Amino acid sequence: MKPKATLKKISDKLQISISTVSRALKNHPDISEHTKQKVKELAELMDYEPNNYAISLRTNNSKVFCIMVPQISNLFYHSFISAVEEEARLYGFSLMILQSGGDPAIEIANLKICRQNRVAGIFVAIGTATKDIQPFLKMDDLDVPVIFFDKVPSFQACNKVCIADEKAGTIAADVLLRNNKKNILGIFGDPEMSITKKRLDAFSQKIAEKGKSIQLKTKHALTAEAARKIVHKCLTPLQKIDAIFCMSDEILTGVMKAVQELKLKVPESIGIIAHSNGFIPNLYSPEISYVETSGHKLGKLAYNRMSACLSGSTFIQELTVESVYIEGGSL
Amino acid sequence: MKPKATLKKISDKLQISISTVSRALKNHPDISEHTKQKVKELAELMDYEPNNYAISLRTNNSKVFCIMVPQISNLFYHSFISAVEEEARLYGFSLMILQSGGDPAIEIANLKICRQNRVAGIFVAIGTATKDIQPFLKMDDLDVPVIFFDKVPSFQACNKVCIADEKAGTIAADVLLRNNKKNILGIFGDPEMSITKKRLDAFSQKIAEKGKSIQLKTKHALTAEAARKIVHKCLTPLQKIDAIFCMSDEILTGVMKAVQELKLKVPESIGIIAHSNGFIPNLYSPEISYVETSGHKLGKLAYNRMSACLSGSTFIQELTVESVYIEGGSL
DNA sequence: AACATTTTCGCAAACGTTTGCGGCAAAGTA
DNA sequence: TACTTTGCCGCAAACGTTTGCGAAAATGTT
Repeated sequence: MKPKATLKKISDKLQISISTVSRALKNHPDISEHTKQKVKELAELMDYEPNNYAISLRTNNSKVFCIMVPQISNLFYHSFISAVEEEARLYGFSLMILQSGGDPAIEIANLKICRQNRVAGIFVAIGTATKDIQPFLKMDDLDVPVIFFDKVPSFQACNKVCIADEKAGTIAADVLLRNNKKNILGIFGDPEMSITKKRLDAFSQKIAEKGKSIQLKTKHALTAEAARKIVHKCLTPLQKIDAIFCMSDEILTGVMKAVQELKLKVPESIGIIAHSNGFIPNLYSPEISYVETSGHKLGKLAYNRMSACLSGSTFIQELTVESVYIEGGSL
Repeated sequence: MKPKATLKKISDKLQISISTVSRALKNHPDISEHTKQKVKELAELMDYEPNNYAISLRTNNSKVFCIMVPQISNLFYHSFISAVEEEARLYGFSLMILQSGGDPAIEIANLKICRQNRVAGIFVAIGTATKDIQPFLKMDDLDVPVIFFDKVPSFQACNKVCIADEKAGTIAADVLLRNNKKNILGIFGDPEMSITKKRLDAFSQKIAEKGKSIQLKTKHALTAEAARKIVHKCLTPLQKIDAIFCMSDEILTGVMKAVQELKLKVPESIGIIAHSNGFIPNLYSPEISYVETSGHKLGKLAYNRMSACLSGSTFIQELTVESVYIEGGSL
């Protein structure tokens, strides 16, 4: 890009020094109001745009964050990204969004891109295959805060923001119980992810509290297609499943596909509840009841945490956002 | 970010000059193989990462593209973005994705962000409210190529890549005719957008070729909700609509919602066909037949065009990608 | 041996901006 | 009047990298 106006050009025209131009544009107290006004007017007239590369090189400080996700097509990430973008825009930051495809090798390559671009901080949802987060923790040594969100490392001490998984699990189970469901199929995500473990444990525990009168069968699905197959396999005349819990939007799409294929009536023949951001549940009639796991609040929280880290906060925090139940017509 | 290794540190350790280190890492022919090897080994040992800010400042050349879209939740953009990201990654470019919310004022602010970050080029899907594209064309004066895609300016001479709208419209109409649909409701997008005009004209013309035996009613919907209401209004016992064409995924979601609410059987009572990237049609059973308007090929094409512009090509091109019909079970 | 060419480096300037420090003039204080 | 403080600027260096040009040594040619 060929910039048209620089500090030097302004200083030449006004017969003042470059440093004065710089200070005037920054409202530095050492510069007189008269000089400030002249500088600002001319800068505006000349469409002066600061060169962020020069600024970042000089200040060793960039105004770019990276958001790294497995895939941008995951609906949960939309609201997260938009929330972070809103906040970032307020403070003059830009976002670089990098996809990893859930591949650890690409995550490493993405970290390299982050280092080369000297990003100020990284928000990352790791892939399910990511076991070693040392490369991420090393970014902290370079003073680049890393905030994990959604799929976060289970045991390592690191900055994390996530949905309150236990609560989300408990709410869903609670709703099913309140709707007198007796034979429940719970389809959860990747069993190795902490979000899955937490939600499953809370869900099962809540169901178990009701005693032997409630049957719960739990399965795991990593894709919509896997979830679809589980439904075909479990919903046989011998097994009177009366409700299905879907731990994610993706699982919900697979379940709903199977329900339609089996021509089951919702909620008459089968009840459905999901963890969702709301987009998919609203595609169906009656609308699917869901426990909202919106990324929006999470994005705001993650941004706050990032700001704290950039301001010098060095301690590790794991923050959570509560879920809320949104009633549709599927139970 | 606090970099650990710099050219200077390497040059200090090897007792050679900074410029030699730089040239060695770039395989400059003036540097001996012996020196190159020593430099590269030490650079790797020290985890040297070039500082892109310094490079961009010195070379007046950045390796960042901007993709500007109204909203990342639009499914069409996922494949477009992923395609551009794949190509960009191959050539060492990063992507900055900015949302405009379809607001022209935010588009202007985003262009400012692009200038401040000295982006190498911009891929932009403008919002429906954007009338004045002069601010975009001005980026060309700054040697920042702008490639319009999806929602593109109608009349201005500018670089555009889009789906072959006429062909997409014709294919959909052709499919409906081949399935002997006699009473068709066509729901199109914003009537002011060129993609809408082109698809509607081609669609209508194809239907009209069949003579008076085919009834076509066309409507416009800017949201899924508007599409839903149109279906409720048009599908009365007096109006024997036997097929609905949906010009986008968003319109399709509204139409399918209404179809479910009205408890219509697809395809027995009503046929459905849409322009789509495939995600939404696959959520239903039977799957919705669609004319694929995938952003993936478009992304590759857009990237090619961008490369040509960066290599010095100054003439204006409007490039198109053909659509393909994907049969589901909805007709 | 003298001159020309090639190889392989180093110096220094450039990019655009920020910022510490000092200089000078004006105003304030004893 | 002499000294101190304040206001308002400019100089110069810094950031990390690239690159033009020149210098010195080695090699080649007459």
